[in-house]
Amino acid sequence: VFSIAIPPPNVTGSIHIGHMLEHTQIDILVRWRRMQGATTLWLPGADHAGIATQVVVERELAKEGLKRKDLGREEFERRVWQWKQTSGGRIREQMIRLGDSCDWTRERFTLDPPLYRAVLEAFLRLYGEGLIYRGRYMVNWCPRCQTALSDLEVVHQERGGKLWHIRYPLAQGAQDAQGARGDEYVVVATTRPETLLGDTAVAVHPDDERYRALAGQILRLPLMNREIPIVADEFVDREFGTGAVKVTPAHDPNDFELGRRHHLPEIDVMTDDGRMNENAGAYAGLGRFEARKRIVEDLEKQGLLEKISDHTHAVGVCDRCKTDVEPRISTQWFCRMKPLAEPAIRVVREGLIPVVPENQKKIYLDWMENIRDWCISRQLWWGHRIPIWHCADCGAMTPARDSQVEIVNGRAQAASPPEQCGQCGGSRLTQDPDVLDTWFSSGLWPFSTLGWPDDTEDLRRFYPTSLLISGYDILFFWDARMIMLGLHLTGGDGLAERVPFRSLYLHALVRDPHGVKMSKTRGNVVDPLEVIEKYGTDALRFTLAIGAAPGTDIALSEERILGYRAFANKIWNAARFLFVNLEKIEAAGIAIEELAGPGIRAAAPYQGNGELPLVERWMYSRLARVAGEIGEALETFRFHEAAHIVYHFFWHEFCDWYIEWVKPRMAGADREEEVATWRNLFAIFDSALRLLHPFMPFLTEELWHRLPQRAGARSIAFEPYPKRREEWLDESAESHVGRLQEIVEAARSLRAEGKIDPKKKVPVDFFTADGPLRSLVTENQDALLRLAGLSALHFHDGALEAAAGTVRSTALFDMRIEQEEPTDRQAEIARLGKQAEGMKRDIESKRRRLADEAFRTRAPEQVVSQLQATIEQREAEYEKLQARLAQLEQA
RNA sequence: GGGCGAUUAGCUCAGUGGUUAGAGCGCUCCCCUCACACGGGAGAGGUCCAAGGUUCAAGUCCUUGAUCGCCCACCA
Repeated sequence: VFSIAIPPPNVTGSIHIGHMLEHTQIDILVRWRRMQGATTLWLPGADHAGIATQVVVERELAKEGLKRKDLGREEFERRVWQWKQTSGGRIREQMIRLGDSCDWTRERFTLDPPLYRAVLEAFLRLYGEGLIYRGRYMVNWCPRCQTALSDLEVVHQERGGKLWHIRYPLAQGAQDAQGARGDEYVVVATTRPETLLGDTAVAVHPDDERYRALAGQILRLPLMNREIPIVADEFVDREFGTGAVKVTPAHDPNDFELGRRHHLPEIDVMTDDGRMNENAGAYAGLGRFEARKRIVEDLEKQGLLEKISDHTHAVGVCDRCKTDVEPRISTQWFCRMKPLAEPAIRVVREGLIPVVPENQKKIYLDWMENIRDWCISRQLWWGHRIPIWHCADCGAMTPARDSQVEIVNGRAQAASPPEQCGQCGGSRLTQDPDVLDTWFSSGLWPFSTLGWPDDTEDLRRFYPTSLLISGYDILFFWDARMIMLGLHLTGGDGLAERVPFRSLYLHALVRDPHGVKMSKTRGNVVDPLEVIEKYGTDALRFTLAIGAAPGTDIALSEERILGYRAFANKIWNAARFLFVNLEKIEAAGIAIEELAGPGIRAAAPYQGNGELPLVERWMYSRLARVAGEIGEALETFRFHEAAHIVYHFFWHEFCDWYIEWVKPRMAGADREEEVATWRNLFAIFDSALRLLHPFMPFLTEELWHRLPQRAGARSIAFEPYPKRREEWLDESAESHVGRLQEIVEAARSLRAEGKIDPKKKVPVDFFTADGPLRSLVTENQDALLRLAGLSALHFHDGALEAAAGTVRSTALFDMRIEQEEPTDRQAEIARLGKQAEGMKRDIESKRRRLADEAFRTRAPEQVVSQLQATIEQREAEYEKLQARLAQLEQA
């Protein structure tokens, strides 16, 4: 079984290039596993994406001049559903265009009734266990979205700001106890003067000499005329600012803690939408930034502004709408994290969930170990409503009786509200208005989609899922929460049975050609559908796959995609070549089934008369080896390596060498040899298509259907993936073909150097003392002459004789083309001289290493002997080079 | 303030201590040879950021530094 749950895209969004990368990788693995015979499940679906969606719809409404509150909750939700219908369908269409081979019968949406039920079940269980609680604490508040946010939804932006130094006068009667400076006021420094209105103390460090006399004294808060104490607290950093801090417990997380330690009043001076409220005195009604301005002006007028200095600091903004977040005291729902984190740390630390790339493991563990409680309530309308009822009489909270869900007006809601207050028995109950953080339901995704909390067949078969592939940017948001919630909620016996996925692969991000992050504001986003229109899905998939080295982001350029479109084209043309020639054979009375039928392909290889020819032995050996290498690469998520291997195999081995090599045997040879050649060609071609299929599903599917298939065969996607067949491995064939390739390349190189007319076939002299090489060449002379464009190859024993012509030498042989017109002698001398020089340096350094006693005794014997052999070989080459240079210089 | 990553050919990037460090694109030269010019063939191009160190052996491991990028973070 190989199962994978899709990282659900936001339902109101569309598939972007990052999804495309993710889907390509998932799909490659799913198709590959399927072809290996696994029962595969790639479960598709979408996320309701609470804030993100609500922000999008609110923007739409704004175009009509409407706010969500104008519509009311029900009508607003109806609008969002409308939106969801259209864009959800679009995502599905896009995924089909990408070739995603998911199981559409199991498509899920986080707001589907069964998934809402899972959310209720999870909430009620955690609530019952005391892991979910409600309380009044400092939270991150987005004044635009008007909801609380979790810590993760706040992103920090470095900003150059100001530090205002403000004088807080000592109250009457406190002036006797002046500080070391003898001032009548204490100066505090702040980046947010508007919070002054809610100050309820000033804090100093208990050991700070400057303020020792002042601790416990009273100050008069400027503008508000309120008396506030000076408290001593070790939290204060004596080095920063003036060493005295204004304390605003209702608008700063540190001040909140400090305030609770010192039992200070908490005065909230703002409204939900970020304006000053009635506690702000004269400033009530002003926006917070306007208030800041006015307050600074007023302080200045009153001579209370000592100075303004520049100060760079990180400002928290809402991840979704980029509005400055306001730390604020608010009654919210929280999920206790420490008990959930503990097993989640264990499964990763102990390798029960391996993390790739490995450095992400440390990042995960660091975060988990310092985890803080999770604010899970949102003051939104789009999401899963919290299944808790509040009693109007006594204020107590009563949960839903169970997690059942019913559908009312087409929407899911809790079916079992409490009948009466659990505390006082009252019946005036209202459901909590808040909804849950989107990531709460996402955290249940791997099992909620399979039917949890019911003990379904799907759940038993597919859970734990095999793998999670996600971007590293949502490691904390999503991956970590799935691990915590999966371990806590699902029912397996051990941790290994409860993990939501058995391994975690974090893919890179796609960037523009210059490595810059894509964003709408930069205008450098790439629309996958546009690229697909232009270059084809397969080309884009291949580009993404071959660029996807674990841990490195991908710079996506059109040129690159163009290159892989060329590859797709190459495959197409290779196929065309086979099929066009096949027609000729068919005309001669051989049926295609005889050459390319499924049974025929399966029984490969084929020998013609006698033994399997060398090049076929080589090709099958390469095929087996490459299949093995691709498998190993995919096992370890090295998509780039797998793609590179298959690319090289198809283009440079199958097309450039194999097809070219056997061309003459495809027609005109004797019948038996011809048939064998064709059968081998098709068998290899078919295997190559199967190797390529996970990467390029469309092209391979199309071509595969042009081969004869057994009755009922539906798709290449269900054919077996080629394996490393040990019986095909043939090292001697590989090294022999390697030798012949060297000779062909040497000859071609000679021709190019000698500027020989490409159409003209020329004879060469071939010098070698190596008997086996000579017979290898003799046995393969026809192919060799043809591939190298030679008319004849004349053997000579031993070393090259001094003679004119263009020469190419290796340790094993020398090759010479006779030339009437001598080549540019000076250029040749320069070229060879340079080559000789490099070679000399290399030989010297190797000799030195070999002479080193430490090396000879400590390095493995194999390395030593290998080095010795290399030196000998290189020396032989070097001598030849020198001899050749001498010849040239004499001439 | 903590942490992570990167720095290798003109560009974008691979490289799992051990031959002469690779790929794609780009570049140069030749070729429209009957599958493919989105092609074929032949080439040029690299002090692997710097300095130390470990090792018989370092692009690869360690330390320090430089530059760039990212993540996390309640110092006003």
